[in-house]
Amino acid sequence: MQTDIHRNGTKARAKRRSTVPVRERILVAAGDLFHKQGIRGVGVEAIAEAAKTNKMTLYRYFDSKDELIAEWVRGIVAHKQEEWKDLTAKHVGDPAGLLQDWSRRTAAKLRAMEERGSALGNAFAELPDPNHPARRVIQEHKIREHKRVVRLCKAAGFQNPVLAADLFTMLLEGAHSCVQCIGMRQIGEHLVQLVDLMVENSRQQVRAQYPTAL
Amino acid sequence: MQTDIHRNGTKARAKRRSTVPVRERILVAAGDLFHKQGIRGVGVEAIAEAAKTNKMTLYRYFDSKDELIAEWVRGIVAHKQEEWKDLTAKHVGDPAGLLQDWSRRTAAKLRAMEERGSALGNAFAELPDPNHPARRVIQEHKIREHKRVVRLCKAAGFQNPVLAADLFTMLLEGAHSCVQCIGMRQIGEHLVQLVDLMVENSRQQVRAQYPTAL
DNA sequence: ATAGTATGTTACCGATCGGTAACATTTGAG
DNA sequence: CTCAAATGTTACCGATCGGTAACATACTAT
Repeated sequence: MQTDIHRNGTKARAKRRSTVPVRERILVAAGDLFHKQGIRGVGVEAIAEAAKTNKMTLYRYFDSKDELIAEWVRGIVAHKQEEWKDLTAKHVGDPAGLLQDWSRRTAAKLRAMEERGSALGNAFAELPDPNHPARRVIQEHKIREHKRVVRLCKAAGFQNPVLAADLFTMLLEGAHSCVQCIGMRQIGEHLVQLVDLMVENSRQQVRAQYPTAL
Repeated sequence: MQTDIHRNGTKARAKRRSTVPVRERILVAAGDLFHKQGIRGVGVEAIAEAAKTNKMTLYRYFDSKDELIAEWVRGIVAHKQEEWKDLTAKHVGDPAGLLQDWSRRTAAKLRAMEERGSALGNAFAELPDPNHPARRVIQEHKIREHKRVVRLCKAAGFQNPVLAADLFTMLLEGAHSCVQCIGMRQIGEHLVQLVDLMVENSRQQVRAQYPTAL
C-alpha cells in the first residue's frame, strides 16, 4: 500500500514486520490453516505466506512439514494440560465438582467448533500412519486424559468408576464429533446436564449406601 | 502363477479376471484404501491397481476422484440405512428394545474398528470443503440418523426425549472416536451397559409416574 | 562503520498428483 | 467368423507438492 520508507531516526524499537517472533507466527498460521483446510490440504508455501514470511525461513525453524505438524499438536496438547492444571488447582478435594467444571468449560467451547470441529480429532483422522510423530502425541494425550478421568471418577466415589469414566470420555469426545457434523444446537447444555445428573446420581447412591452418614 | 491358457471349450462362463464387475471392484478397492490410508493419502492409480484394473477404466466409470469418493460414501450410507430397516422391522412396537439392539450391534462392530475407526467420521474430517459431495452425503445421513433417534426416544417414553437422544448420539459417536484413538478395551460392553441403564431408568420412571399401570 | 546474523528472494529439483488421448487388445453376441 | 463394445496399455499433460541451493537484503550489537 504505502511507500514504506524505512528510515525513521529513532533507535531500534520498531521491529521489521511484527512484534511476534517468526517461529510463533508460523505455528499460529499453520494451526489456522491446518484446522480450516485440513493438514493435507495446505502446503508449506501457503503457511509461510500466511505467516508473513517465506518457505526458506519456515524450513530454518522446522525440519519438515511433519515436524511442523507435530509441533503444532504439541502446542495444543500443552495448552490443554495447562487447563487441567488450573482445573485441579481450583477444585482440590472435590473431584466431582472438577468434572462438572470440566464439562462446563467444554460446553462453552463447543459453539466455536461448529465450523470445523476438534483440531486434534481431525488431525488424528488425517494421519493414518501410526508412526507419524503428531499421531503419537495425540494418542498419548488422549490416553493420559482418559486415565485422569478414571482417577477422578474413583476419587469422586462412583460405584463403577471405569464405567463412569468411559461414559464421560465418550460423551465429551462424541460432543466434539457431533457438533461439527450434526450441529445439534443444545449439545452444550445437554452435555452439562448429563454430567450434572451423573454426579448427582452418584451422590445419592453414596447416601443410599451409607444412610447413616451425614 | 499358472500359464492361464485362455481356450477352454465350454461356452462363455469364465469371465476374464473376476466374477465381480469392474465398477464394484473399484468401489471396494477404493473403500479399502480410503479407510486404511486416508482419502487424500491414496491416488487413483493405486486404487485401479488394487481393483485389478487401470486408471482409464476407472475414469470410464467415475467422472472424478471426488465422485468416486462420493459414491463410496453413498454405498456406506445405503448399507447403514438397510441396517436400520432390518432393525425397525425386528422391533415393531418396541422402540426401547430397538435402541438396545442398536447399541449391541454397534458394540459388536467396535472391535473391528480399533485399527482405523469409523470410515464416515474419518472421511468427514478429511473433507473440510463444505461443497464436497461426499461431505454433504455424510452430514445429511448423520442428521437423519439423529432425528430418527429423537423419534425413537419419544416413542420409547423418555421423560426428556431430546436429551436422551443427544446422549445416545454422543455416546455412539464418541465410542467410534475413542475406540481408534484411546482404544478403551471395555468400550463395547460399557456402551451396552449404559444404554441398558438408560432404558431401564426410563421404564422405572414411567412406572413411578403411573404407579397403578400394569 | 562494521561485521555477523536473521530473514527474504528466486530458481530450481524430483516426485506425485488428477486427468486425458490414442491406440491395442480382449470379450461376448449375432 | 465378424463386428462392436468393453477393457488394457502407454505415454503424456499441467499443476502442485515438499524440500534445497545460492544469493541478496535487512537488522542488531559492538
